[in-house]
Amino acid sequence: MPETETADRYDPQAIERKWQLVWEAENTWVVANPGSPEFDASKPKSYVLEMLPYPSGEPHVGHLKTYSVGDAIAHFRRRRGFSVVHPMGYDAFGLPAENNAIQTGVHPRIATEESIAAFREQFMRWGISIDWTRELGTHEPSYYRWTQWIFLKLYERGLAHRHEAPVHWCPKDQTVLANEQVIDGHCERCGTLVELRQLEQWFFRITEYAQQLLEDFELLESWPENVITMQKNWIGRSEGAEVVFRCEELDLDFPVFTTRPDTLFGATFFVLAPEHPEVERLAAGTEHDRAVREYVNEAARATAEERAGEEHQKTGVPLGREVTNPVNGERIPMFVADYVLMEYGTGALMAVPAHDDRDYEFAKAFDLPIRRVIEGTDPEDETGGSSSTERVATAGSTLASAEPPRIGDEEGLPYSGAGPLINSGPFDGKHNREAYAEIVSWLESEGRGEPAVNFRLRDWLVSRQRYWGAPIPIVYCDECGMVPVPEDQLPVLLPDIEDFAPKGKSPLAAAEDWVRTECPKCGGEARRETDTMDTFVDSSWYFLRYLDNRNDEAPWAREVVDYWMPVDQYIGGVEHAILHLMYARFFVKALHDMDLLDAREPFANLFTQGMITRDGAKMSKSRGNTVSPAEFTERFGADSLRTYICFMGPPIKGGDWTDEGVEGIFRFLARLWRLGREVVERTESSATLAAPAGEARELLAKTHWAIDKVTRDIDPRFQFNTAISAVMELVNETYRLKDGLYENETGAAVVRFAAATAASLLFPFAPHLCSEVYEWLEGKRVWEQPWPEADPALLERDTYMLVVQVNGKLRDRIEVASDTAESELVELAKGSDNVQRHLDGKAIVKEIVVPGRLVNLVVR
RNA sequence: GCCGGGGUGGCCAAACUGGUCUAGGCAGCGGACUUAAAAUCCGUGGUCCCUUCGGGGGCAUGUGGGUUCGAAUCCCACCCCCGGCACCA
Repeated sequence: MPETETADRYDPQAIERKWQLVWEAENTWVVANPGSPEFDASKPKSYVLEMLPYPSGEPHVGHLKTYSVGDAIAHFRRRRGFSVVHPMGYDAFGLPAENNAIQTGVHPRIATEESIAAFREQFMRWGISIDWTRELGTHEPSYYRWTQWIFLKLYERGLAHRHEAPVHWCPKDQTVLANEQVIDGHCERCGTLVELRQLEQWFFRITEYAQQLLEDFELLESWPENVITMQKNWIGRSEGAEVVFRCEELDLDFPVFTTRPDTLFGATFFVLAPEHPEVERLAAGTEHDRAVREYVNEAARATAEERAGEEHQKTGVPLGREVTNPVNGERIPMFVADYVLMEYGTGALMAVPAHDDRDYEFAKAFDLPIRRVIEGTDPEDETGGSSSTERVATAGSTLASAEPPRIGDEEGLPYSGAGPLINSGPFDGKHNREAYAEIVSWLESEGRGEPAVNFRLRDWLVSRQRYWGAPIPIVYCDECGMVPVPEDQLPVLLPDIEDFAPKGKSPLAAAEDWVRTECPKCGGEARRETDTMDTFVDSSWYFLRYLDNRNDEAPWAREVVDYWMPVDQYIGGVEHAILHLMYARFFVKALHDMDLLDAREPFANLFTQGMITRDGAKMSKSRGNTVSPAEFTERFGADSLRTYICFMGPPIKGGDWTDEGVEGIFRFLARLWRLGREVVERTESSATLAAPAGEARELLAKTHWAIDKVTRDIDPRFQFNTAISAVMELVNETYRLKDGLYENETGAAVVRFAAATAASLLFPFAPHLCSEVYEWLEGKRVWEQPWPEADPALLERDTYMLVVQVNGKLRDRIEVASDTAESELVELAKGSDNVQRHLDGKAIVKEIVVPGRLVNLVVR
């Protein structure tokens, strides 16, 4: 046997190497798919998955946390009788590798594959229980072939389409970005201020699924509430009506979306976004023509930031035209103003200054009429037209404040509450909630409007003018137009090029030989699409490919995917709450609707971990406060590192890294190691656990307490920190009692059982050391043993500490038998000297007895 | 501004359904072992006051109120920190 048998101190490097070799040689974590001869149908399945890493340099502490948490769950589930699939791969396409290539001239594939090797090496070194036969990289042709295949399926279904639209352009990265990748007007990756450009691009119609993406939260088992809320807000569903205002002079109809059709009679002006396509035509030939042009140009130049600036100063110019309000035939003036967004609704709105803050501000600034159409003073009275998202937002804030807020003036305007209508013709006197429906059906019957739902969600822009991504499998032919690449010609391989620098178009455009191709339809000359796909496309289906990664007939076998999906536990950072998680949900829904899989949601349970900081700040190279997991693994071993990460605090929260903390865990693991050594020497493995009493029973009870505590803390709660604390308590208790127990056979057996159980319970966090210690004590492989079960009889205590309070203050503690009757508890409480002192001369007015806990005597 | 999550010893934190506030760890302090140190093992850890040294009492979970026999936990108001969204009609 290896040298670890004779080592005189805990040597993590030797132990970890030993067990990693065992797992590798025996393919311990490999699981077979249904249909294969090794498939084990006797166990229930569990798909445990951590978000796949983007390989850049070496793994950092965030990765260590994700995989430590995920691996603990995977180990725990295996030992609870599940057949666990736990794969790993790399999200290998992407900008950092490409930017590096621009600087160094080294092909991104080289740097990426070096990094993948470093990641793999570290994951092995951490001893994560991965089924490596399922490994994949999204940059491999055998993977992106199927990314392209899915693109074509979406295209066939009309879910991928190309059209011109104003899109976000990052001038630094020289590519377009999806809405989700723009944070406060800045590029998510590099932080550069983005620009708007009018371009023809590929989009996925995620908006088709907006409603389902909202409704299907119901299908999930357990997702963090905040992630669901973030997605709901992002999707931003609003209910209301579309109402058509008509410009008679130019014979133009202007539909608007409103959530408040009940306030239609209060519309006193009409506003278009500066980008609205009709603006130029409207102003042409009027005295305002020039001013409008200037304003529009100014707005185009201004950044999103400037437009939404804190001052909220309302600006705009009149158009010199009027539209007719369909409900009362009134002609109201038109304006252009940048507080109206082209991206939302129709890019035009009816302004109701009396009942909308923004319209009110604008009206004040331009001295426009303000007409109140709803009476009332209670701002909290819910209006009939509030959207579902607004309801989410205001729930819980139903305090009845005495004074309505007076943002505007003495009349309490703008007023956003409910009440009876006034100045509303035939609807006067009706409550606005009632009028809402009537006005909408009236509009409908007149053909001037209809009920409508609006979403904030935009279609997903997937084209990127970059090299290092999956080519979009489309060909342009002068004769046939846009032609999808036939399935049997996939993958469209990424050609090798020399110059990766973006020039406003994809670097692929320079690969002339590659671009020039044959039209699959007519055989004539054609050109390839030179844009590549957003890397979020790659990561939207990788969890399906893991399940059948070697299939070269299809992206996956239906039987296999339907067996394993959905992912039972998904683990990753909360920073993916919107982007990745929503895109993956969309993909699974679209694939489901194409009858390619059963699942409707990819991830049944989601766990989002908090971020680890150091010195209270986010780790970054520029700050110089990064932690190198590789370095700490060298110093303390993977077990210490992984256990420390899980012990810092609840994994859902962040935590501040300290080197001393890792050392503390290392000391604890060494303590368990020494306990194991000592117990092996001092006890016989054959000893039986026969009816222990006294301290032996005490230790046995503590052991069962720890089993119970660790079990409950791991699974439903993800409270790994308290689970580990419980094992520490067990180890401490064993140290305290062991010397008195070695003497007799039963005592020795209990000590041995306690030590083995500590190793067994800590195994999900420190798998190598625990395999070692458990093998010494039990001669078995701990991962093959079922998770221990607590004996309920041993969880019951014979006696407990009765707390005695007088007027709710602690006055004594008395050890009593667990089955003591209530009346006797009171007598015992009254018998306490210290209690007597506090009762002194006073009358007991009440006796509160909580059996198993306390007695409280209320005196006066 | 809105939404979500937080605020407990010197620090990370525990406290499940309202029932002993501070489990476990880090740092500190004391002791044992040692020529000494490291390592290890044991002990001690909110604060103030009284003590015949056995102990006893007051105050303590961001602040101020409330409900309750009893509140870190429930309710109300406020302060601070973190994350997200933000002219969405």
